[in-house]
Amino acid sequence: MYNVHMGRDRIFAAAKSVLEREGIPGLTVRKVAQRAGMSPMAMYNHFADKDALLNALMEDGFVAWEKIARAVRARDPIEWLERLMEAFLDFALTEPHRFDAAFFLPATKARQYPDDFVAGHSPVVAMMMVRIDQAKADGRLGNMPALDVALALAAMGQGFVSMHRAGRFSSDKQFRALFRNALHHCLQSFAVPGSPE
Amino acid sequence: MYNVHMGRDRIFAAAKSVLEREGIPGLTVRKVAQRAGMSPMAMYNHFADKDALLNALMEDGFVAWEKIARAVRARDPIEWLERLMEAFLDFALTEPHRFDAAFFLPATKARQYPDDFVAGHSPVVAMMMVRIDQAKADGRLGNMPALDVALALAAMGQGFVSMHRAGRFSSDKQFRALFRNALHHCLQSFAVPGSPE
DNA sequence: TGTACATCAGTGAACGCGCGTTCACTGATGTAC
DNA sequence: TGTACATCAGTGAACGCGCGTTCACTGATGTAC
Repeated sequence: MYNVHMGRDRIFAAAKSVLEREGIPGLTVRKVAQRAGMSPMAMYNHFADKDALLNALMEDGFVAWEKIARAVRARDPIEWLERLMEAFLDFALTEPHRFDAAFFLPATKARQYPDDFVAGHSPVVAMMMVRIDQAKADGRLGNMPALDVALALAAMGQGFVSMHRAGRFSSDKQFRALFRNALHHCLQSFAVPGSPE
Repeated sequence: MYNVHMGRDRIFAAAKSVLEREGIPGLTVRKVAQRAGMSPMAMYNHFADKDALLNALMEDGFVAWEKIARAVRARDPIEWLERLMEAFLDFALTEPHRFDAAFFLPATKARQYPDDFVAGHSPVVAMMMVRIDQAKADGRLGNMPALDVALALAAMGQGFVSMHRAGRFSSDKQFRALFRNALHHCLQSFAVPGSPE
């Protein structure tokens, strides 16, 4: 047994596990404690209250997403963006509750449009903007501000995921195809009308 | 006083009122009863349980949305689609909780892609497809299936709304502008590359 | 027309549950002198 | 080196709350004969 988790780490690991199994509504102090093999009160030695624990989970989700985004590789900027959205979809489907913690939780410190993004407080959006600016410099995207393009892509991705969550797609395969196709076309549509193909 | 509400109507009206004020998490059997001026048990004479009440609220939200969509007027199909999305945004901002009931509630009988939509079970999506097909016939939209275009637009709209809900926009005015712009460009992007402008 | 009965919207009290959190405590570990 | 004390992760019991729902009931209304 490599149970090196002590105290806070052990509780946080238990929280992630409960979150992954039961989602945000199922995440209770008592369940986390039980999974950590401790009394419910143990949490309070490491987190101010349940909300602090939720915030930590949200942060963890963000970090995971950022790491995924950093691992996306593609020389071509447009292709990079498409692969990023693909990774976004993978994240949503393979770690749904972690994804929810990052993207749907009532965010105490949510980045706000436009200031926080312009200031680069959202690393992934910043990465997107680099590629979008690059594509614009190459004459492959129109005159819409890079931030607006990035958010539009993110919105479409998030929208598809929330439709999927609401049970609108019976087949994941069809869903993936639709998602990819829509985002591909959407990226095309930000191109300058009449721009070089 | 024109308090013609009796029984079921009175309870349902109370439920809509509680929903509008406090959202889905705040909607409890006791609060609905209190607002209706009845005992908590009165509800059970008209709804099997709380879930039945929630389903009725969801249905009510759908009907409201359908009515809004039917009222959208524009001869040009592309313009009709843009106005519809504008109406969608208005609905989300002015009746946020009713909107949530319609679009974010765990839907027992959610329409599923693609069969239910193809069969016309979603009236609004059907209306969208008519315009999309019309635009395609006019050579103004590319070869993407009409249903896929409709869902992509819906996804982007829903995505923007859920970002707004998460507190990502400090100014409603900026949000509206971004929303409108993104959807406009997105519609453009479904056009055939090289199609007549 | 009167009477017996079914129906049905409503009530009040209570149940059982899970929740986040408080309180007062224990016992091990580290540290100052 | 020994002793006193602070620190701190942990415990167990309990509190107070709001929840959906059950139960047994009441009283008005309609209906059959």
